[in-house]
Amino acid sequence: MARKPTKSGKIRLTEVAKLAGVSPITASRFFRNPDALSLAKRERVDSAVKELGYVPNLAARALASHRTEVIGVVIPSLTNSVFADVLRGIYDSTELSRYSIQLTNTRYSILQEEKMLRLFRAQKPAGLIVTGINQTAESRVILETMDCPVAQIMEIGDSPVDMMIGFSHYDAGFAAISHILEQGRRRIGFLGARMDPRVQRRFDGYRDAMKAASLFDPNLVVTTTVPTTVTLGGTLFADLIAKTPDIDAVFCVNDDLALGVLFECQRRQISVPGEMAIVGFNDLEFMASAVPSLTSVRTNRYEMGRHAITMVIDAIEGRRPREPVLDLGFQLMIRESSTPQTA
Amino acid sequence: MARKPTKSGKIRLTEVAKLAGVSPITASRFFRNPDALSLAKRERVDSAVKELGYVPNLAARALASHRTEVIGVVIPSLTNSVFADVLRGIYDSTELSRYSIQLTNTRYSILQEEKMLRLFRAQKPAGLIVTGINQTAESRVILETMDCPVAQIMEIGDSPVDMMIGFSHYDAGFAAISHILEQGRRRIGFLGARMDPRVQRRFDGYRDAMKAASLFDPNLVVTTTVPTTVTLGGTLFADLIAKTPDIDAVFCVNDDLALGVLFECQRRQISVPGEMAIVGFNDLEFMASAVPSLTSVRTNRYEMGRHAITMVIDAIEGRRPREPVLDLGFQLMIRESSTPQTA
DNA sequence: CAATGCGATGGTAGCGCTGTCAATAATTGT
DNA sequence: ACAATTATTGACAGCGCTACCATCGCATTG
Repeated sequence: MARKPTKSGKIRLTEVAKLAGVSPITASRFFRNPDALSLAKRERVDSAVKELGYVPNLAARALASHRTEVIGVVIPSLTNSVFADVLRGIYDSTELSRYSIQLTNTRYSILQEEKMLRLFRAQKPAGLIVTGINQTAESRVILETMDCPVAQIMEIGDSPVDMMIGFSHYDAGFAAISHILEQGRRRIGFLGARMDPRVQRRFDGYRDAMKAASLFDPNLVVTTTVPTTVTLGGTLFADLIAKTPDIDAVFCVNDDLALGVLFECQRRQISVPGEMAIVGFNDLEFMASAVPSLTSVRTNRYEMGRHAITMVIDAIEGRRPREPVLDLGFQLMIRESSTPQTA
Repeated sequence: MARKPTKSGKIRLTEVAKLAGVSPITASRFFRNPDALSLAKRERVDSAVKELGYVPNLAARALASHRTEVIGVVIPSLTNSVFADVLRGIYDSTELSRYSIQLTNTRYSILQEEKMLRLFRAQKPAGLIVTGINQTAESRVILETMDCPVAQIMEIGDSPVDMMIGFSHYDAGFAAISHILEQGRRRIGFLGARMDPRVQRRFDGYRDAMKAASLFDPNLVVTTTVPTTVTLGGTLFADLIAKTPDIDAVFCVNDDLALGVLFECQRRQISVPGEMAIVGFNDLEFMASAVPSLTSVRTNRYEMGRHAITMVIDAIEGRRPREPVLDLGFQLMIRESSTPQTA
């Protein structure tokens, strides 16, 4: 490789072609469709590229080809560590590809999402990843007419726009409650914050599981649209026991709330799991090392990101998946906070 | 004979210009420098843009102008919530601007960082934000010759490449230890994970504060290069008390470790702060609601992101800051875990 | 041996926009 | 009033790359 390829900064494909003794268009094909070149030319171009340290001008490529190599990613939040894990999966799998990620966050606003999608439409991305299945009608139209592969992630449902990678929040909520019921608990509270569509479906799972056991009671439910924090978990729990003192378990829609509940129990000297079982959602890393360790629903966030980006890239390159909907499932991680006290 | 004629639906700047009754170049100026147009033409172009729903072709713009409106952001980690907060600040302030963010993460590898910077150099970003001041020599050269505003964030030091927004990790570490010493503690352990350059400087602050009190002892220090987790905090703490049973305080280089230490103390029934003071770093949200509440060093991450992107955009547009180095400082948040027990 | 087919390669003509700089119109100073 | 200055505007010429044919060999076929 050349030592200082950048000195001029103006190495164009023409220069590469000249050095390789081919026409510019052949050099161009070296990048887009190397198999179309004879082995001899391919090698000549390859070494010319390396010798000159040639880097393609993406703007020129995009202008001439009417395509970009950008994959748009639309998520609701940058700070929610759930999405951080998804993003890590996406970025990890993008690194070795020729695609780059254009990330935007909507702050949980579907209007903001629509605005972002409009922006994306104008830029003709090669692919698109959006969060969830509750877009505005207009967003839905944009997605359907986007003329590029689209993946909806984080959950699954009927009528995907294109591809879908996620799991059933309803089933996960239902499973969590079934587990708590199996432990003999009867008055199971529900703590919810933010109440985005996925949280709402976890609630539906909770409600139906409770109803199936004839145990549903609106007084067991405390929710808010305020963003989740650990502190909020404690506050909501305080509200809950003020309203319904006889609860013997709490299902929290995420782990931050669950941690807040644990702290609040410690503060009030309510024994966990003795007097109160706690179950969270997502299985963040700290759940396993809390004292007592906290039961949670593990979601495969990193894999969701990986699969989504892989499927999108494959689709861009013409390898459409046989099955457009991928259910990554969940695992109930049963720990001390929801099982009988040992010793 | 080349390609098919431009699709009928396609709106180019030419169409806008025609409708507005001006030359294309005037229409172009409407976007780049509206003040240069007379009010009449500006209004005519404006309504033409709206009527046609014109959206500029960014690739063509980039190709013709030799610039992009992309600001590169290089951070070590996507999942570390410290960077999530910084990113939120960056994205929040970018939304209303015409710039877009190109995000890459290096997984704490300065070689990976160098690779990313090389990529960015080829794409001629409008600006660049990089993490820290410990780049490779080659990276440093790239940054210095980048021909665009560059901001180094998260810490401050001598010889900025261009701009610098952060705080002194050394001072923060020193201040934390000074506080613990003031509480009468003498055997203060140090728990460190990852040990990136900023963590290293927090250690330097710890060491010098301890040495100044003639209390430094290598047996008080336990570190690892493994990534931080809450669980790891417990493990490292176990190592520390095995090695040095008489410690009466622990300074953790971040809050996850501190939480792990708290849990481990609960597990071993070591009273906090009675037998053991705990101090963390970053002041994540949960620190205030832990039981006992945990002392930490608050860092202004969101503001770091905001200031960095604002300064970079300002510099791009010719408004260079009077002072290129911005120290955002830190605040010691003193809580129960490091103060005398109150009944 | 001409006709046919096909893989490899090249020529031409832009993609949609903006930099440069000259031309024109409007404003000012003396 | 007239030159000098300053605001506006437009013509021209690409930016670096690729789409769309056309072409050139060479092998296969009837």
